[in-house]
Amino acid sequence: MLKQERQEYILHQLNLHNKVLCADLSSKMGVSDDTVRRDLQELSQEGKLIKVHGGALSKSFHTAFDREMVYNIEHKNIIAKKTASLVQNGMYILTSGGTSILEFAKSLDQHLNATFFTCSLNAAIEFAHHPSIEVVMIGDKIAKESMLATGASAVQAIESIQADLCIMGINSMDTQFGLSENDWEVVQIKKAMIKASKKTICIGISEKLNSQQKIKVANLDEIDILITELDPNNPLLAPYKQHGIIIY
Amino acid sequence: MLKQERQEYILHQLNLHNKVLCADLSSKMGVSDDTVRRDLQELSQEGKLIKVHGGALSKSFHTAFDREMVYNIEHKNIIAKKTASLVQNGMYILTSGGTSILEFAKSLDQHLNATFFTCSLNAAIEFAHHPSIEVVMIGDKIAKESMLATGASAVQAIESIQADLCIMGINSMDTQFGLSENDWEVVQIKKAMIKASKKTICIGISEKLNSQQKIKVANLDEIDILITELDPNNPLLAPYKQHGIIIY
DNA sequence: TTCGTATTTGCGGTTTTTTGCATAATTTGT
DNA sequence: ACAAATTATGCAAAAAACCGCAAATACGAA
Repeated sequence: MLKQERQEYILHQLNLHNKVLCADLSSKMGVSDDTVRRDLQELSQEGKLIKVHGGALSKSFHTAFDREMVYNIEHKNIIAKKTASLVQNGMYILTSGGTSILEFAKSLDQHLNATFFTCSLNAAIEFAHHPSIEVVMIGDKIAKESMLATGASAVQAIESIQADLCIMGINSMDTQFGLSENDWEVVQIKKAMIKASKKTICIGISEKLNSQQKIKVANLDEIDILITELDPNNPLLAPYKQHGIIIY
Repeated sequence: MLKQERQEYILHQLNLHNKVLCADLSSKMGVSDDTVRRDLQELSQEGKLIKVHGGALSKSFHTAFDREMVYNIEHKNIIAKKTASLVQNGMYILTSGGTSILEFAKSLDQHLNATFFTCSLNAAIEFAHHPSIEVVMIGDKIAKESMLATGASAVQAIESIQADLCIMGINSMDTQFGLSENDWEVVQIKKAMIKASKKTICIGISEKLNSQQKIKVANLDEIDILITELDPNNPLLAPYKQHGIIIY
């Protein structure tokens, strides 16, 4: 077994199990413990894993989240405020989940009098913290990665609503494919939400723009408003403006 | 299990329960008490937890030191463990909300394979943290005080379920009036849940016993099992035993 | 090809780390 | 203050890491 082969195998195992043991690896790959150790050492120096006594741990689990999170929070705050300015008393609003939506929920006026429908557990909790907001949770089987209720029953429930606004977190968006996602169940929910609303607002940090994922949620012409942390005149947003989307 | 793995597990448990016991950890992780102690010592030196006789406390929790809180949490932990022992793989379980239920959710075995239905946003989130548990959120209008979905649609959804178990947090219970609550909407939900389950388990700290509130949820004969922090032979529980309720 | 060089790998011996156990000391609840 | 539980300490065995070296292998140039 070649060195590169071994190292790829190690990283693969690490992705699968978040942990590898020296002894396991050496017997599986038919090389000595020393060789495995040397491989781990190299990979560790390249920052691809965390070497510990007896094996190695996946890096993603321990570090990944915090730093990037904090960085983006400022952007999400800008987005939240812009979005909140579009909401008016008495509105019926459908929302998806995601961190942008959560920030939006937090920054809503305490005296706002609106009704929010959502499939997201976390979003429902945030909305419910506001004294005068009415919250309707749309229930169904919970998708663990997104903490979203998904399934036929949820789609049906959404179909029975006629909302003024749909506020949707962006995962990926570009001018060709439109709005896209990777999770089939979530896509069904989002499609239903857009259909059930008079206007659709997409919100998300600009990083999400000009990228696409596997499954289409909506064409650009189904989207009315796009909100990012950028200034509306930023050239990055121009192509979307040309598709008739209003930028805030 | 690797050292770092253990330590991450300990911190994780600490986030969940705000408290860990040496003995618990050593048996869960399959190592000796000494090893756990050494881990705790290291983590304590790194300032990641507060080591105390018998285990360790979460650092955040120690700052907000509320005597009564701590007592109740311990009681709820006892209740949670007793309750968890009644849950078996493959079961369909309806649960209400409340802090007792949340503690119960946290203390479930990571490998448990069951389906939980709940109207409580917080409970749904806790259940969803377990990798092999399936969670179905029953949606409807959210009652803010309890973070519970209530309403006709939720009741209907519950009526379409035939569950093995209903695990219900107690608000008030006495031998005359049975199980009672103050919120009409919540009562409707609880009644529906009891009706939709083969067995009903009531859980709560003993303070809730021998008190009553305005609206009846169920008579004692509709309740199969009662779980409190007390020993099953405690005289306080005798009258309930006489009504044919099994005490754990 | 063939040679020389550089890299990689395995092995023996040594050192370090980790872990569990026995025993003594300490803490806790009653 | 006493019994039970928890912790500290020293120690020993096992596992893992380290070190140096030599054999094996790869690679490029003559």
